Amino acid sequence: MKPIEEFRYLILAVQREGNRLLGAGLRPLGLTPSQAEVLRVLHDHQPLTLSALGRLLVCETTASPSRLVDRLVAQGLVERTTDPDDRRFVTLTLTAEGRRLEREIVAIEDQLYASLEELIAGRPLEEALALLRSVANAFPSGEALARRKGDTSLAG
Amino acid sequence: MKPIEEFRYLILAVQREGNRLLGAGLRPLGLTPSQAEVLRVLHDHQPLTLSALGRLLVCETTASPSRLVDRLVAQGLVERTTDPDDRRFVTLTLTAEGRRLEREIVAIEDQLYASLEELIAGRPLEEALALLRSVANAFPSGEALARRKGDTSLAG
DNA sequence: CGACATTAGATGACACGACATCTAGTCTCG
DNA sequence: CGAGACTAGATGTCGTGTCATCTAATGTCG
Repeated sequence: MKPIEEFRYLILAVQREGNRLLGAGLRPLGLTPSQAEVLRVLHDHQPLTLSALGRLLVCETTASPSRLVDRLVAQGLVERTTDPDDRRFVTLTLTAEGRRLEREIVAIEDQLYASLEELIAGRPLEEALALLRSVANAFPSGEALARRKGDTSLAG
Repeated sequence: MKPIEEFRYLILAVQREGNRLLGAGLRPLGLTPSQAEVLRVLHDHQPLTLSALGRLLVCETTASPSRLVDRLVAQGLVERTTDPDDRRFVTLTLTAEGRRLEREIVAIEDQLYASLEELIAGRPLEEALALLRSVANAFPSGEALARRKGDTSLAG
């Protein structure tokens, strides 16, 4: 097996298993990993339109995340209002309950990160990050991540 | 953003975009990346039962890949026969058409790998592989990959 | 032999993720 | 103003991926 082939399957395996772990952690909240990402991004960047949200998400690279947001609205975590100035646009903000769950998500993610760091066990992370960045930045979802890293002006 | 958090999202971004690229390459064959993985594994390890196949797949970690195989059977690429000695077991083998498509898949994957290597642009891969392995090997799908790497006895 | 556990696989339900298409609001320009 | 282009978002479809449950075949043990 070629190294680059092993690379592809390792990426797949790590993504899958990490997602399963996170999904298990989030289940008590009634949230999926994708929904949690939306709440995190909204917390740091709200208010956002649907397409602006899409540009900041790593999941859901192509279309606008209408249906992902649908379920959060149905659960009362996100408020969706039509922009009165241009009624094509939708404005998304967290509800009080959404803000509350966002804080719980942070705690659950931190547990996942602790588990991951234990598995990595002191191996240097920076080289791997540089390599992954060089691949990811060639694509929209990688750019989304770079955008989120760079802009913390509305965070906290 | 913590390094380990960036790590998680980079993994997600790379996996997604890689999958999209591969999906686009496979579309002319009428196959998805998961279906292609099944054909590759069957080519190297057939005959396999459904659960033995599942243990070698990186995609589909939990249950047995019944429905994934269903579509390949429907497309005439895989033959599914009931084991006469123990009728709970199903034996999977490639059809002639399945073997033909498997060779095309290899060519398409090689194109993907060439693109990836171009993006990586000479960065050392081995450290990243070691780090990813240390995470993946803690999980079933990582073990599946290790199993496939180690056992090439039936390959070629 | 017969009740019961065990096992392989199938199936139902639900949420994505990707692609394509559709709808509706706005803009452009005659 | 009005036809057509453009844009944001919604929606239909399909194939996963995960969890839970179900069915059917086999093994176990009285």
